[in-house]
Amino acid sequence: MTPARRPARIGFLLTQLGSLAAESFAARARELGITPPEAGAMRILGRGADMNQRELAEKLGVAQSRVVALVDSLEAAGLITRERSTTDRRNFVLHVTDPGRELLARLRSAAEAQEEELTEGLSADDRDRLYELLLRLGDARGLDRDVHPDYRGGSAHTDR
Amino acid sequence: MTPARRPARIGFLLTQLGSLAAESFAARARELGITPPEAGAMRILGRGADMNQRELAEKLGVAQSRVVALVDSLEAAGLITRERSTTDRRNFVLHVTDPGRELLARLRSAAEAQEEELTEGLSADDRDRLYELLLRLGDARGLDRDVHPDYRGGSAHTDR
DNA sequence: TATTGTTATACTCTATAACTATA
DNA sequence: TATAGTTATAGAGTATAACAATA
Repeated sequence: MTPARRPARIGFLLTQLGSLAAESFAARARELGITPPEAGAMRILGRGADMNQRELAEKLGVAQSRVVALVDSLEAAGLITRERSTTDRRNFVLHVTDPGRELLARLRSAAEAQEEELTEGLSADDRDRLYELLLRLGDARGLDRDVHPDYRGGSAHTDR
Repeated sequence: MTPARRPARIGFLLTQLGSLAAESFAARARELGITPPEAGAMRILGRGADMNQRELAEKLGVAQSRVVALVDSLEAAGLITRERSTTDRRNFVLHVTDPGRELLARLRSAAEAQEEELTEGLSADDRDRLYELLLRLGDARGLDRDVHPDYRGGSAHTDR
């Protein structure tokens, strides 16, 4: 005899809360003048290793052609530089500028503010517990990509 | 003096895991021949209260014009009927058919299979704890919509 | 006039494939 | 020939606004 069961809703809640989290982050990024995909590109470039556009495309998990527009606007905003490699003139070397580093710092602050807002109702212990559980879920999925892909989870679930 | 702090990553993890959950649900729904938005519409209609397209649009949080195509394909698939109201001939009354109910049952099974897969690495107690924490997060956000909206969380975060 | 549903149109995001320039 | 980057094109998904039928 099976015990009374909790409804299968973790997937649903993750989808819903993930949507909210992504939206709220997008709103904060917008205030800083950039889009979420641009923020993702900045963080990868901000790690320090200069890279070309093909490598960036690979890390972001998007098409190379997509990176062109992304890099165009980051360069126009003065957040990165794009210089021809001296050793292989087919490559552009992407490099974060000082204003770019300032933006990255503001993005980190935005993430902290979001975290605070998101977990407002939870105690410090609850937050730690939640963090740990989510981390285990992520690890089990091998979720270690630099930037998660877009998704179109849409009206996947209902009921509540 | 502030204690060593956990990185602000709950928002990031929710975004990433939410994306995975939405994707895996979409894949399962696809096997059943429907899209996530269609599944959302079916669940709302499946609650039993017959409604018209405007009401469905409101519950789904999408434009009325969007519902036209949605309802077109659900009707073509034989999952719902669409009959003119006898009292106000401007309205269509949407109603789930028997095959539609069968599909809903399969969707529920799919959600359970997904839940099992998603929480594979967690003990039953951990799953209950996670469920409870996510529920509190959702309640605090007033997240009680029938179907969550699409989102474009994109490359919002990176680092891990 | 107001409302339900429909169609026409446009916009956003992104990928695929053809193209240019270097190697 | 092969590769980095670019451009042209197309497709998905959705909203806004104009429109038709009914109230």
